Amino acid sequence: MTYRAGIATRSRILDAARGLLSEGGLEAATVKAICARAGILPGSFYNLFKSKEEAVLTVVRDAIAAVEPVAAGPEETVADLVNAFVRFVNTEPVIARVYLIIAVSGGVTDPSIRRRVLRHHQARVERFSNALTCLQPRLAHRADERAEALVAALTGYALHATLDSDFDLAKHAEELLQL
Amino acid sequence: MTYRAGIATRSRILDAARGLLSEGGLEAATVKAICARAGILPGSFYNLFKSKEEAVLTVVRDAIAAVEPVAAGPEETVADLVNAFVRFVNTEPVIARVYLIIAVSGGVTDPSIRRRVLRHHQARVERFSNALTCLQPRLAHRADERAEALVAALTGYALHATLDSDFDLAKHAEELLQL
DNA sequence: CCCTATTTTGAGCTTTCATTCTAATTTGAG
DNA sequence: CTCAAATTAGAATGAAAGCTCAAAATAGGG
Repeated sequence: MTYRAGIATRSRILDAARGLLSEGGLEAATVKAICARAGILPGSFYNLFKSKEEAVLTVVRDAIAAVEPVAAGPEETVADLVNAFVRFVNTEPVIARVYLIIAVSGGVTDPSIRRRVLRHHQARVERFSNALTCLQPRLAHRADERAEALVAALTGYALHATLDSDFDLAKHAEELLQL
Repeated sequence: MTYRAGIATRSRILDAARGLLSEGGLEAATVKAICARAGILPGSFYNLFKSKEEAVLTVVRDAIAAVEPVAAGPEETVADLVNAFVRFVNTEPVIARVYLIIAVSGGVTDPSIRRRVLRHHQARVERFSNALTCLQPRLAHRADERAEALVAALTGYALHATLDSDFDLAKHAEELLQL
C-alpha cells in the first residue's frame, strides 16, 4: 500500500464494500462481490486486507465516525446538531444505512463494535445535553433525559427514512425541535 | 405437517431459528445450526419448509406481528400503549431483537418485508395518534406528528436497549410520557 | 392390528464462500 | 534505464453453505 495504485485500489475496495453493505447487508458483502464491484481479483483484495472482516470493520468504523457532526465550536445549538444529523443522513444515505445496519445486526455479533457504537452514542447524548442546557436553563436538571429522548427519536427517524424513501426526515426533525 | 410430530418439529425449528437470529443475526441462522439446535437433521427441515428463507420469513412475520400491543378497547391511553411496548421488549427480548434486526438489515434486502414493516409502523402511529388526541384535545392538530415522534423515540430506545443491557427502558419510556 | 401417509434419517450433491499461492506485471526511486 | 519492491492476475484449495433423495422408522385412522 505504499504505491499509488495500491492506495487507489484500497479505496475502491472500501467504496464497493460500503455500497454492498448498504444495499444488501452483511450477507451481500462477499469477497467475490466486493472484488467484482471494485474491478479487481481476489489476489489484489488479499494483498491489501488480511481478511474480509478487516475490510468490513474498516467500513463500519468509518461509518460510525462519520455520524458525528463535524466539530463545531462550544456554541453549537440544538438546532445545529439536529440539522447536522439530518444533513448527514440525506447527503450520505449509504454511510448512514451502514451505521444502522451495524448498530443492530453487527453490534449483536461483535462485542468490539457494540462498545464502539455505545461510546459514540454516549458522546452524542452529551453534546445534545449541553446544547439543551444552554437553550433552556430552566430545564437543565432534565437535560440528560431530554437529550437521550432526542437522540432516540432521531435514530428512530433515521431508521424509518432508511425503509421509506418518501419519509421527510428534515420536516420531522424540525417538528421535533418544537416539542 | 398433519401429524403431531410434524407440528411439534415445526415449532422447534421456528424457536431455534428465532433464537439464532436474535443472538447472531442472519449469518448465524444457517440450516445446519437451526437443525442442531432443534435436534433434527436437514431432511426433516426440508420436509416442513421448502427453503431456509421460508422459515426465516415466518419467524420475521411473527416477530413483526408480536410487536403490536394486544388489542385493547377503544379507550386505550398513551400510557397503555407505551407500557405495552416496554413490557413486550422486556419480556420478549428475543422477538424484539429479531424485529429490529430485520427492520434494518432484512428490510433492506427484501421488499415484501419492508412493506410489512412500514404498514405495521403506520398502524402503530395511528393508534398513538388517537390516544394522544383523547389525552390532549388542544394539540389534536399535531397529534400525528407527535405520535410519529413518540414511536420513533420508542424504537430508538428499543434499539439502544438491544445493545446495552444496562439501559433502563421502562424508566426512559416513563420520562417520555412527561414531555 | 394393519396399512397408508407422514416423518425422520443420513449420506451426498452442487454451489459458493473465504482464502492462498505463484507467476506475471507494474510502479517509481536512484 | 534499471531493478527491487509492490501490485495484480487467475487458478486452485478446503470448508461450509443450501438443498435433495431413497430408504427406514413412526404415527394413527380404519
